[in-house]
Amino acid sequence: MNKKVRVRFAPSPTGGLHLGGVRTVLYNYLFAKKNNGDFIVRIEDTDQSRYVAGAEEYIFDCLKWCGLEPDESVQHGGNFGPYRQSERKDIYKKYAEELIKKGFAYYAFDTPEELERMREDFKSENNPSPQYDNTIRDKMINSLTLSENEVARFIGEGMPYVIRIKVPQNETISFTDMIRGEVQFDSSLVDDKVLLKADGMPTYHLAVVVDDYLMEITHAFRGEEWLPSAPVHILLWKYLFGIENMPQWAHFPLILGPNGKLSKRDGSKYGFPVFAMNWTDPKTGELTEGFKEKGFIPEGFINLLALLGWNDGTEKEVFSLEELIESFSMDRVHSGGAHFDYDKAKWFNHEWIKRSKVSKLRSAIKDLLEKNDLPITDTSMLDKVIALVQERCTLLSDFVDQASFFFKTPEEIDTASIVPKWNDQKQQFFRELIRTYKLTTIWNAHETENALKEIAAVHQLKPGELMLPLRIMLVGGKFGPGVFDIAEIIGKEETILRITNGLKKLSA
RNA sequence: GGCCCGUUCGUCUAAGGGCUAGGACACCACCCUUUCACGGUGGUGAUACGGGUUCGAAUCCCGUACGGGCUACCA
Repeated sequence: MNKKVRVRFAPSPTGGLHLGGVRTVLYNYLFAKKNNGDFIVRIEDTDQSRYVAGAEEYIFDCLKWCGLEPDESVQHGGNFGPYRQSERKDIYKKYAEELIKKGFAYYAFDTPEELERMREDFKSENNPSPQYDNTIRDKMINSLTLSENEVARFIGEGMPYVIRIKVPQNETISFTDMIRGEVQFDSSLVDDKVLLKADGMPTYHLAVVVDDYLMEITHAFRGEEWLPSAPVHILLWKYLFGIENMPQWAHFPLILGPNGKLSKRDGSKYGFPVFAMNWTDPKTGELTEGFKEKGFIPEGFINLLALLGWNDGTEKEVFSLEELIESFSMDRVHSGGAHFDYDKAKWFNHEWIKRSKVSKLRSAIKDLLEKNDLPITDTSMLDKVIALVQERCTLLSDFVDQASFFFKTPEEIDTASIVPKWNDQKQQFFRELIRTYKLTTIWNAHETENALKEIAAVHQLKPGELMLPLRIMLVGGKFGPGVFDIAEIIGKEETILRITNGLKKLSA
């Protein structure tokens, strides 16, 4: 009874990894770790027509960036492989045929054109999308309507066929969802889903049940969009492996965009990412920006996803991955869909940038600055800069504006903000400030500030009138941390140079 | 159309029958700050509607409305 907890994330490698996908990974991961279980990633690539080069590797890159490493997968190995369904093709056919022998499935020879015609013929106002179900199947070409000889002959002649589940009539199919409680379906309304396609590959419905069984999955979590096909899967469990062996299910609510279902389009439309990392469609070359490249850090990204549909019942909102593992429980996952709020997402990221150790941020920021033509040679200076400005950076990209001027003398400065109150007296003051700074031997924020105040007093100027000009000379604009902290970090020579430059620009 | 899921401030949510419906984001005001942020204080703002059950309902039940998902040889 005390089986080891095993959960799986089963993505189809067809493109970018969506917000909702990462949250599904996260909840799987948290549940597994909370219960000392294993987290498995299984690649569901049974639709060969949807193969996209690089998509599988991309998914693993995203998981790695998020810090959600699987225990078993194509890349991580394990004793339940292969972990790619296309490599398990032979396994599924056996089970499909077992179902036929038991009378729970049948061969169907209808061509795509015939199916299309069926949908046209039976279409009505009351039933705009007819299904291949118990009311239709005896009007179609399948092993229920054909004689045994005909079936054997068709197969012998190599006629393409699929295997469909034969869904019973008038049964109530129900299960207990860990989030929603009891959910019921009327079997008469469930259609005869294809289990094995004409190319010999299973559909999701067969593969998920077979693999969850063979991989000893104990808890199966997926998005709410799968709820309507649950009765098919329950039937399959009953027919193949016994309902008592079925994993416990939970269907996560959907993540919605500002107007309904969140789509890739919403990203470009509303200016926020939808994918975890940059994704370039290999066919069209179209790039879709990811949270990573937008400037999110993994801690922030994970935190915002975790709280989109779950909370621990207290007012705590900022959680590390370790804290999430500790606090997570499936019954506190919401049943209603959640709208994604980019402002709140940024707030989470800001919280994590603020509280991150400099050493954690260093490498990403160094890369970023260097991409912006700012070679960093002095890492200890970079560390000081990061510590000084991190609280005013919401996204990693904010470090470009907040940190650049430490490493590069401003070329343009906001003289317009100085000029209106500029006069000869102030000019004289700054000349003397330069002379004094040149003679200063101990260079730190305290000393430079004192020097300024003393000289200001001599010139009968208020320090307040001088701070803004000095800031603009050093920084270029009206932003950044304390001016004297900046002076201390950029050093004596550079400070004097920038004041000198500033005076030149003001007298020009 | 049918089936399924859902519905508390604009958004994410707390409150598992008892009451000033709490917090966070965003927004506004003030304080702090010799810039910008951080931080602090306060404010605007919600139980979709209608019936029940109950001494008492955001909470339980029914209906309506609204939103979402599914309805492929895609996952």
